[in-house]
Amino acid sequence: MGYRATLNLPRTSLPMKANLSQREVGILSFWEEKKIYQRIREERKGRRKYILHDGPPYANGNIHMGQALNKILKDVAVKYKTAQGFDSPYVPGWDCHGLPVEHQLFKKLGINKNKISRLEFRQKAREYALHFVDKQRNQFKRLGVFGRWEEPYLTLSPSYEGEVIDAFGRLAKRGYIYRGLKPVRWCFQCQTALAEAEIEYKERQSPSIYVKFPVKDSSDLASSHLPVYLLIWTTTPWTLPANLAIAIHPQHQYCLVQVDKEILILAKDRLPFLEEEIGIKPNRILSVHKGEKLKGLKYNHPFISRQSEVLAADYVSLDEGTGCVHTAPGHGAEDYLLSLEHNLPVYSPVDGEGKFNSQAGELEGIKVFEANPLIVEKLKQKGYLLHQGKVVHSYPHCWRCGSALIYRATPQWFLAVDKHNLRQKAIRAVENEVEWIPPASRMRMGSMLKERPDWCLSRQRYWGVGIPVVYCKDCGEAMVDEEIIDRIKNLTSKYGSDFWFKEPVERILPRGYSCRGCGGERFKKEEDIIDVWFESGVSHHAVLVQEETLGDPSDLYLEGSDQHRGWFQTSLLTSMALKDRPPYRGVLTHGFVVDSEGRKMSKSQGNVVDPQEIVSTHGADVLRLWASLEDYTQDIRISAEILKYAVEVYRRIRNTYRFLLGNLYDFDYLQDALSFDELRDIDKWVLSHLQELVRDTTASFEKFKLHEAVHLVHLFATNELSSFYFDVLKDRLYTFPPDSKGRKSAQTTLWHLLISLSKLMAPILSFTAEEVWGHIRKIEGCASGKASRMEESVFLSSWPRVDDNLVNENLEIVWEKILRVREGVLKELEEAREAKTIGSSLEARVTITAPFSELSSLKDLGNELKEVLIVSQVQLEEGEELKIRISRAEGQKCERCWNYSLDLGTDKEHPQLCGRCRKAILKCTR
RNA sequence: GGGCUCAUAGCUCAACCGGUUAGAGCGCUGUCCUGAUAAGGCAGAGGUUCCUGGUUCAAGUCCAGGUGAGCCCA
Repeated sequence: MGYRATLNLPRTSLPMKANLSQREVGILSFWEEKKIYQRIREERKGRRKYILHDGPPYANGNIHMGQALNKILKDVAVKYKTAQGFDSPYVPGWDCHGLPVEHQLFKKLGINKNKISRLEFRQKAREYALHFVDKQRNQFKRLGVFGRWEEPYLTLSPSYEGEVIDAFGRLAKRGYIYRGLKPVRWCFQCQTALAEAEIEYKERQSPSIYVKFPVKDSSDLASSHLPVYLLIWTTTPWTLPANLAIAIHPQHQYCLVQVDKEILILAKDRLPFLEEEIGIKPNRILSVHKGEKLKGLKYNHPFISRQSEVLAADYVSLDEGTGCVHTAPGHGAEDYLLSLEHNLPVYSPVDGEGKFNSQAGELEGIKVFEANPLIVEKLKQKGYLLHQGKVVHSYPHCWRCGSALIYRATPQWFLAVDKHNLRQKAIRAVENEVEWIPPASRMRMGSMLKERPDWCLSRQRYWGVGIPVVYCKDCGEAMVDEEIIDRIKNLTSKYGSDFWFKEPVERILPRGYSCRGCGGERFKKEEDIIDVWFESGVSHHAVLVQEETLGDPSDLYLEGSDQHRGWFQTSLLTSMALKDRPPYRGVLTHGFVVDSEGRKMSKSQGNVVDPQEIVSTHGADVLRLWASLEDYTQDIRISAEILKYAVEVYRRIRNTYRFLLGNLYDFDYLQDALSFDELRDIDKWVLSHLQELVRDTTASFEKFKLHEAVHLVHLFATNELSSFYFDVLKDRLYTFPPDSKGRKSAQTTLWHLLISLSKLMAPILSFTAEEVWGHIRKIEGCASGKASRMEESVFLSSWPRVDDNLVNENLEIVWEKILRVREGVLKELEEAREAKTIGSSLEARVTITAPFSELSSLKDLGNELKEVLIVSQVQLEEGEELKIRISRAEGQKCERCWNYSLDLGTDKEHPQLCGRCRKAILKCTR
């Protein structure tokens, strides 16, 4: 045992146990203290830019797994591009306005809209949002994400808000903005529109009536003299005055049935139900037609002098009703969309209190629900009521006052998607001007754009940017005025959007401003705010264009797949409308984080995984590794088992770094490195392989295929290094004299491996790579006393380049042969081990019989062959085919190097040593 | 219900235009080592490629239908 001290065993202060959750905190403060991000910016100034524009997460709550994944992927991309030499600043953003903040805040305050002033509420909402910006910022930073955290972009900052208004103004000037009607869920008690999240569904009893609409000319369908009716079903009789169409499904079968002296048109499949439910007794079915045939059929309104027609709609279902759907564009969501397709007016003769207005004629002043029985009565009188009953169904109610809601059309501001061919231009840009990863995104974007209706920009909410429009109090004319919008923009940029709600309209308008229409001088402000999707959608205008350090268009948007309809689309539309080109050159989407079964995470399922928890138990690097191990173009699973896998991969990579560092403790690259020509063949071979790894890994990073890159590195560490190269190298590293050429050759190789491997993994294992880098810097110059030339942080260094001088194809071919022989030897060794002939492979003597052609490369290795095979003795024999025999090694085991040899005991002082070790010891002690 | 997408070993991923016996790594089992040691080496077992049809000399791969899952919309 006395010879252990004469060996060069590995020494390193890089602990095997990472204890990442604590170590990472130290590295974070290193980055902070050394201002690494700022220094990268300095360093890369003037280089070609690569702009990844951050899609702003919503400033509410703690970060969840999806956001963690998203930020990690962005960070990997930015760090990779930076290492490649790009100037790639990352400015994180937050989406601060909107309903979720309102929602949470009202809940937290335990009050409703009526109990607090708009300004007071906005102040609180601001504090609330900023609180979460701060919280999330710390959580993102903890993941190791580099960026301009101290100065993010916030959609609630005055400058951003000003640009939102500016964008609205520019779009208005180009004719994209118009005022139209759209039905919204309306509470006439609270006199307000409600968002989906504010609706509570409760059971409610409603009338259920079947109404006949007289068909004007049915000669195409039946040659009867009896009157023909379209039969509809509704639970909202009060919407009948606003009926402007009847929808049918174009693919379903409809029949004309004779019932007494009348003919009814209804879906064939609904007939049995109707016979049972309302007791109609069909005499006979006259004819059956595909829904398509009914398209365009004209009918008269039962009690209003109006003619409308039948329209085809795919949403018509045969689960209830008659298959003929009463359509009132002002009072229903689907009705509204159908009306857009066919240019029907959005007719809604109901005021904010839920009363019919003057358009409704004799119903004027009557509340809609009170009008129900009156309308039913009228239908009955006129003979158009086929059946009346009652139905109890789930019906939307106001979450605050509990009263039943109605759909009611109100004036709103829209962005016209077909103006100036915007839709077509956007679709063309999607097809030709943007790189989509994965490519399926192109299709998804395209089909969405094809179908989408005009964009409703109005929101009847508190927390957001006011729509910069005023109305003449005298004639009601809406002033969408370039000059005024510009004023509002400037005031907003200065004081924030609160001013719009605070200041009286007179102080906002220029002196003497008068109505274009009637010359009136009294105005009121628009009360609605702009859709928050518009706010984030113009971030290219509010951030990329404004910030000198950034650039427009950006190189990459990288978000979850839900953003096809969200941010990708809103950004594209606004950019196309403003600048005639997309805001991004590339778009990368990732899937959603799901559980081990592929199911989405939900609180009720109890399968939610919290990123904070993973960071504190495993460390951020493990989370980053997990994100990079999976193919994120699809949904990505996470579970304890999957995390365990990430931990295993992490351990293998960390131990690789540890082995490399441990054997370089006495290696000062500045004075000890050998030139490439001086290296041993096996070392040259490994470096040649390393070039291949660098080349392949780089290609994978270029394609953002992180899982490919990680797998490559992992395989290299496992197959090339750990199980072969390192194993072979141990003898040379440990037992050779410290300064021997053989050992320095190995160390030179290890050095290159270490540098490259830490750089390759730095974008992903940022903390660990930085930790390792710190250790390497300490080693360099340790002996020569020179200062290290290495950058202070791995992130200030550059991506490894493939060194063509190190690529050696001949060597690869030769070694491929050697490795094949080795494989055979290993198999035989295992059998010998099972037969208890040997334990350790050093107890073996290998006899290899091979044809002359195969033998030569083995012979060339000389003494190294037994090192490569990690056996004590090798004998080569020429024979017809490859044959391997194992026997026990001859001689005795050297106490120092554990090899068996015959030359033990020749030195009286060191009877336990082999000749080689004797020499080594002499060198050491001299 | 509609648009887009996915399904290969227990897990994470491969398999170019359709072409031998579907490959890796991890995990698992066995084993060696005790000088990377809460490490490391070696070997082995593991697959009805979600199901059902079809096209083809040939299908994990192409087509149709189904099942399960995800995002978006309704």
